[in-house]
Amino acid sequence: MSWHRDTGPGSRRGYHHGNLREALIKAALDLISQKGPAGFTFAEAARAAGVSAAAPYRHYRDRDALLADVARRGYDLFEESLAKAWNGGKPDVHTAFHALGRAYLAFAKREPAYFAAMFEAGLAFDAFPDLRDAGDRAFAILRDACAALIETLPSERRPPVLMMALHIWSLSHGIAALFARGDGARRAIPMPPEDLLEAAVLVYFDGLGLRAGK
Amino acid sequence: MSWHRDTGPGSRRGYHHGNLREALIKAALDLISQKGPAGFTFAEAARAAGVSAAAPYRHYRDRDALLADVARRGYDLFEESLAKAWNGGKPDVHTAFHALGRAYLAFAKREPAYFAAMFEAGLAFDAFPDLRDAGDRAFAILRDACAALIETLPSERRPPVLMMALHIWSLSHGIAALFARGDGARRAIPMPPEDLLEAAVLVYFDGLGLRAGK
DNA sequence: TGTACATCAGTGAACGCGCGTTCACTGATGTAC
DNA sequence: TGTACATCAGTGAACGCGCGTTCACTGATGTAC
Repeated sequence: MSWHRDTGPGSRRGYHHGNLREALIKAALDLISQKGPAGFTFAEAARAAGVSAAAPYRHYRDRDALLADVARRGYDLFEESLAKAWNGGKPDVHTAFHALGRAYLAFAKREPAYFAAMFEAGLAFDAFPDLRDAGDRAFAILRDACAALIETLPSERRPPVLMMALHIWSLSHGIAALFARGDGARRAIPMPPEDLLEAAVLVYFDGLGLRAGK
Repeated sequence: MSWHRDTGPGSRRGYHHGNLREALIKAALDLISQKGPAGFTFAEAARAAGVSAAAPYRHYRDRDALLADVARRGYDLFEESLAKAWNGGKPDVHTAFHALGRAYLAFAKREPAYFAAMFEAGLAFDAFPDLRDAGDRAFAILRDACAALIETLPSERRPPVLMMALHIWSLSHGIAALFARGDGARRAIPMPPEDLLEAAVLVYFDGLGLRAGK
């Protein structure tokens, strides 16, 4: 039990919030979940955080800056999820690769608010360089995984790593955005999106001559 | 030259607009282009159409109804583009199929506002059944094209049509949404998205044993 | 250990603004006879 | 062909509301000595 800076529910907080940045992020995610990236306002986020409407200006220049920070953190979490699923290619590269694909879909399903902020909020990368960098780091996991798979091929039949990584990213992203997302824009299909992705990857691998060598 | 109901620029229009529905759609598209689906308001669309703020209520229940109508028309145009590219499988199914893929990307590039309204406006399909139907009609073009390709395979090696169509849709959509879109959210890659898609489709076809039989 | 001071991170009142929506109205159009 | 009338598709004024933003302020915290 803590005496100072009690942050539990129902606790008295003093004049200073103590963790307003995090509270704003959380509020933004809740609002995006409920109403999409369009339907969240600076003022409402402040209210949800239990703070005056002027307080967020101590932390963010404006609404878009907060939205971009949400997206950046989303990319960081995304990278973490992907890295954990890939797990350095263990126990073997094919198993790990399919886990990576499932992790992509699981993120879209589990975190539709982050997903929308990252991919559908219309944030221009040019205005938020951090965002592009964070996105690139997440993509790097996927690219490294492709590189590891490609290394199992004889050198004369190796496709370009970047091409393969972009193919897998596009495929995963398409399935995630259309069929796996955890919000009202999901389209219903008569099979689990995870199975759809796995089947597509297997066909694609066959096309590359990349069989799980069992 | 027409004397009545002159709709050309600079023409005098009377008390009645004559074509407000279309004008509102056009205004909405312009605003979505500039600021994304989030940044368009009923009032601003009315202003752009040169009409009082109350006028749109004669045609649409609210902002979302207008947005949904934009999306529906987008699906109709999309269907038309895809059907034209596929062209009934002429001159041959492989050529026509790649034209179909390019048409998907071309739509995302040429009509980012429609694309955003259709796929990223967060409209729930349950609230707008017309939208789902229009989307299904567009998808049907792609499914029929896949069916035609599958028929070129010996019957014992034919994949399920729906699965293949969903794979191709996901792949095309992923590339369109990430790399081919015509707005600020496009990610830069060192190759034309059309080439990326064509390469992916060829690998996928190889995986199915579907070679362009030349 | 205490005190003075700088800095930080909030408050709350105020403002202008544009949006969504309603309302009684009115000009334009179409149609019955 | 003309007239009366119903309907349609606009107007414009009005309203309440919440947002974004600024401002002088103040309570809390950290630190130098």
